[in-house]
Amino acid sequence: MPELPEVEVVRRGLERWVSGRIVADVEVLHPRAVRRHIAGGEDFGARLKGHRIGLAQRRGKYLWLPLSDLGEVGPVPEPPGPVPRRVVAAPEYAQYEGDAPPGDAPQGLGHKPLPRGARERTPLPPGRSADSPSAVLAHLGMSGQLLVQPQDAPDEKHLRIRVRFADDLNTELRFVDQRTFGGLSLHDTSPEGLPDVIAHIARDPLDALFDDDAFHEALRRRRTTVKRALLDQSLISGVGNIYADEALWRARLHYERPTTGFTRPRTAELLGHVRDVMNEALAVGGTSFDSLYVNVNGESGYFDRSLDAYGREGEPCRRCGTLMRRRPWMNRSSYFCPRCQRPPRIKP
DNA sequence: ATGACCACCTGCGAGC
DNA sequence: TGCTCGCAGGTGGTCA
Repeated sequence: MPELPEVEVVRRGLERWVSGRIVADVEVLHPRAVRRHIAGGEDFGARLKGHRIGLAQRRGKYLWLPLSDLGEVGPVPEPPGPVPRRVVAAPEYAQYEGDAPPGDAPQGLGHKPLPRGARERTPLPPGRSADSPSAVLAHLGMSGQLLVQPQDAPDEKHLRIRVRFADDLNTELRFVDQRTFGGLSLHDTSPEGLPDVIAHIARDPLDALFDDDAFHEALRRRRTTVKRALLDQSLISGVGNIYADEALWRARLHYERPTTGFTRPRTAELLGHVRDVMNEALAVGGTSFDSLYVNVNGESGYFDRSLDAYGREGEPCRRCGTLMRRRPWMNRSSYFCPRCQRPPRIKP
């Protein structure tokens, strides 16, 4: 489940169906799914057990669930259980608050990495309080899913981790991942609540504290091309191959356009398109070409019908009718309109 | 600092 | 039918 809109759809599902619940038991069925948890699967499970899950958070394509001890529980927006579907607001990124903490927080791009301290803590006695706040970090990689399933639902073929809860809702959290590029791990969190290992990930463009000016300056400083910059998670996070191509098509920019000469208005326009396309995708549940990309209830999004560039090789450009092209690029593909998105004169 | 390349995985569809 | 090939939404490491 790759890019920001799809990950945000999952975050919302976790917030509704998982936040506030207490972990009873964890089953790690594939070691690769916890490879970022250095101490291993057994330790991962032991540390989760007995903790209450806080509000699901996201930065870019990373998700995390803060852990609190019993008794000190953060605000939980809605109790788990059958609740009416919330209607997703029309694209309005001004209202979106991202994972911004309530107070002020350092502006600009990614935080500096924190000094690595007591990462390898001894297991906590059950019910005792933690010495520093921690969170379960999740990345879905290319094919990961976080599903809230009835306990009696048959195991998925690629079920990697199961989390059972200490309540009688009869649902459990499952991490399913065909290609195992994703995974879960447990990490200390910074004072802002950010897991230490993702300190290098920049804020995403839907984050209220994303700094447009800092992004513009960083873009100009880099001697790189615009699509590389959009995919560089330390500059701007959450953008992947689909939404990069979509935003570039909307901005009529060729993917190999150097960023050095970008003017402030050009950066602003590009950022506007990135935000628009992500908000539009979010409003319809994200992009799903197949059953691999689903929300926590296994439902697909509809934005694939609205794609203007990605996957449209040989089809007419929706602006000028010229046939869209695909070019191999960085071991993947770039889709563009050869007429609307003219390549730069000199290849960098 | 930057970017080219590869590694990590499984599955699917196309072509032979 | 089965084989090979290319391709897939991501990240992170090495090497020049």
